[in-house]
Amino acid sequence: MSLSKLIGVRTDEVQAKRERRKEARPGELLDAALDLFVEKGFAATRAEEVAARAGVSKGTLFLYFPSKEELFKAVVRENISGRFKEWNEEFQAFEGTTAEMVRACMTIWWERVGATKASGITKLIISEARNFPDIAAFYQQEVIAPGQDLVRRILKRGMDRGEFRVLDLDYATFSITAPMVFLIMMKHSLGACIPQDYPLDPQRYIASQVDLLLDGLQVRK
Amino acid sequence: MSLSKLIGVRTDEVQAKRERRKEARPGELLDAALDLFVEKGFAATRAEEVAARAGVSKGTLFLYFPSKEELFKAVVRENISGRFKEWNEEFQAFEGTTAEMVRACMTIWWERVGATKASGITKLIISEARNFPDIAAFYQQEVIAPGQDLVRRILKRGMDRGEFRVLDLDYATFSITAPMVFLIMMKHSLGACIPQDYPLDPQRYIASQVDLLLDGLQVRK
Amino acid sequence: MSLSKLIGVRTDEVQAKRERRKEARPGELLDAALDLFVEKGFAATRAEEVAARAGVSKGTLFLYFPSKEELFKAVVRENISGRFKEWNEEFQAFEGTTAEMVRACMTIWWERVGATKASGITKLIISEARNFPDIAAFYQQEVIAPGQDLVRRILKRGMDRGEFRVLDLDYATFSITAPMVFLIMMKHSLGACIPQDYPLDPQRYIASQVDLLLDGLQVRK
Amino acid sequence: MSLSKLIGVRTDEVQAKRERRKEARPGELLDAALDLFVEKGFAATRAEEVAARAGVSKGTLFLYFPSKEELFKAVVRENISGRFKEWNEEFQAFEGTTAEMVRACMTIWWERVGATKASGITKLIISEARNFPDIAAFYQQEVIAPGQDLVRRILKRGMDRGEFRVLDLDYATFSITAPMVFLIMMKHSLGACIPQDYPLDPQRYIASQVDLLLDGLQVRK
DNA sequence: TATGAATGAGGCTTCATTCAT
DNA sequence: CATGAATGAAGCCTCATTCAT
Repeated sequence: MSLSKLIGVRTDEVQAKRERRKEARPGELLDAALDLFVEKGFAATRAEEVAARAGVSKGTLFLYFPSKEELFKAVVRENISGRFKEWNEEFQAFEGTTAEMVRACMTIWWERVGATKASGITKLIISEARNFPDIAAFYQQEVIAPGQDLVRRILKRGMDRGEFRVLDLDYATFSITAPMVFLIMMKHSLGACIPQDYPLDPQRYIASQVDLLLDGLQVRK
Repeated sequence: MSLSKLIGVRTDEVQAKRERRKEARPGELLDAALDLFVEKGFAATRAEEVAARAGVSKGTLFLYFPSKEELFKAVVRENISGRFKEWNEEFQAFEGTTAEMVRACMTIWWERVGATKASGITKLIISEARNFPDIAAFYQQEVIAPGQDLVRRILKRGMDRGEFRVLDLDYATFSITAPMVFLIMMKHSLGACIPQDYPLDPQRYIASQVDLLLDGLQVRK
Repeated sequence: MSLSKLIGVRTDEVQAKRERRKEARPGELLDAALDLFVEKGFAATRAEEVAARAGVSKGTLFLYFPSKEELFKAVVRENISGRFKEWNEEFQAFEGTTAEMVRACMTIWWERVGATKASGITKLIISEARNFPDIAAFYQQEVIAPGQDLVRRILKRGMDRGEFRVLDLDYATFSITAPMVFLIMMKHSLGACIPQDYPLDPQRYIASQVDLLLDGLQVRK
Repeated sequence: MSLSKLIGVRTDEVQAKRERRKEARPGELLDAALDLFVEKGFAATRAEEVAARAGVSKGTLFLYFPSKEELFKAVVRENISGRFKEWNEEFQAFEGTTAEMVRACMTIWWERVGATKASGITKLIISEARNFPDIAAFYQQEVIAPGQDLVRRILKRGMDRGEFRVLDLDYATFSITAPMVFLIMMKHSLGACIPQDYPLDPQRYIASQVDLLLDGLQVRK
């Protein structure tokens, strides 16, 4: 193997690495920022700390995001993947009972969103909404509304198939979304800072919620 | 007998008046601070703004509270009412069905807490918990645990009286508390900054929650 | 004399001093800023340095001027006293020949403006005009145009009285203003940093300018 | 004979081409830098902008100039033409009256310097002199002094030939140079940023200046 | 007790300069 | 030679806190 080839390979590798880093930079910064914003809130998170956690210097952060606020917005956008279409299709193809769908919906949501770092976004937005009304509106349109729609469609299926009672769909959806949002909020607030005093097992929590949601508190006569 | 007491009536009156003013000041400051902390979060709230809203000068704020952090803690302490004993008694004396109790519990809670400014405390603590772990622990002990207990007792009554099914009491309580916390969070975040995009009528919300909670989604066979 | 009187006096004095300082603050800051802006330009002048020269801390500067740019604008406004009206009246009442008026105009201008710190403003604006177009426009309207008008009126008087030749008034005014502006520019640039290499005696300079301006270079036949 | 010379023609050619490019780069950078320094001043001009305007990357700028300050000095050095010897000769050979010489002097100066980009140097140096005293001294020696000398020689010719009055030569020179410097300053400051408010036709300006300079304001008896 | 002027540590952001490729 | 990603010192500005009155 020729020297040039060797040099070439080395250069290629290093260059690749460099380019990978360059490409990866924004992602690394967004990851670090998500962690810190969720942990401390927007104002209490220092730009330098985000940079440090991403392994770069203060200046580099501003090479990719023109301001801390833009970084915040990018973090939100980055973590709001419109996976609702995909989920819609999954549920469209679902063959079981609607009760099973509801259980699946909440369980899968926990696995794919609730348990992941992305769930921090919800906590973040609810906490900071009033300081970032445009972000809040954006989130409402991109996440909440589609989420409500998806849930609404499930409930409607239940009604249409005679499985569920006649429901006030506009508000019944909250019976599914509220427990999930609550779980996330707790996970990222009390659950994160005083776990010993606030034990909350997600699986058991969701099981209990689904169970009561489907059959209610009262005994069936 | 204290020295001040010995000095006589006139002094007492003056002192009383002085103390009344002195006592009033912190209250006005705490009110103003609660509003602003709820609205903007701890970090984004400026001490000067709190003072201005309370109608005093910046210096006066620090006369009553040695630091912004102490002000925050005082706000929380002041607004955490231990009204659970009183409520306990109310529910102890309750004569109707447990289903009625659940409905009453959530309705009354909304009237007495959810709809008032005090509800901001919950939002505040959940948002800032990780920056104030001791506050979080304090709140857990003073509010959350007693609240869960109260709810738990209601659910247990239902079980004991054969009205409710056999429940996992540790988690079933969340089916009552989670919807209430969710409502508060929304009221103070999205509901406050984008009301047009996020319509949420508390009465209808609670009605729907109670209804589903008691009877479940599924039709009764 | 009673103690309270003594205390009163002392308090009065200190208070007076304090208030004098409070009132004087902006003036002291503007003075310091004028010096530094003239000496180093806008960008190279550090806010902290201005504060230090005025004997206050960095923060105090921003108590009186919301930004460095506003400080700059205030410096300009502060030093542009519209003394043109007063001068106009002086010249209206002038009884001598118009040649004497021209000489008086330039001499008095030097004494009242050119020789003072205020002349630095002209240097400042000409140097920074392109970075502050609004300031430039403001200065044009407030200072330059009225100045040209005043000079124009003098020249017209000379023409009307048959003392001066027929002149292109729009441009002849520059024969009076240009030498003055030049003198200021030099005083605050080369004259300030290399005085030994650039000796320029203002009196002799003005005398020479007036002399030539009135009679021209060429011998009279 | 140098090594490069010994290597042969081909190398020479390549080297020449390389050097031509190498030589050209700094020129483009200096041009861009002159424009920007004149327009915004030294401090407000960003290295990256200079590079961008010259069509190279930021790094390349620092390949040719070790620092922004050195770039500034190079800009000045590059644009200070010592064309006075040449002009001296032109004027030595001049055959007309000295009045014609004065007119020619100012007209030609405008064409060859005032109207060109090179005039920016004067504005630049006067604006930045106090931040670059060595540059100021350099400019004084290389440009101002020779310029004054040239003008002085013209005036002396007028005196010697009995065309001009007896003059204070040290200061009479300013009657020629001041209007030119003034014109340049205005062109690059107010004239550049508020042209609509500050109309100044160079030709007419110079004509007026020369006219008055030669014959004075006053009517000849 | 109340004021509000003053402080200065600390955070965001810019940009000249470096250096690996 | 040329690039442009990365750096970090330095500057503007904010705001909790102090203190003389």
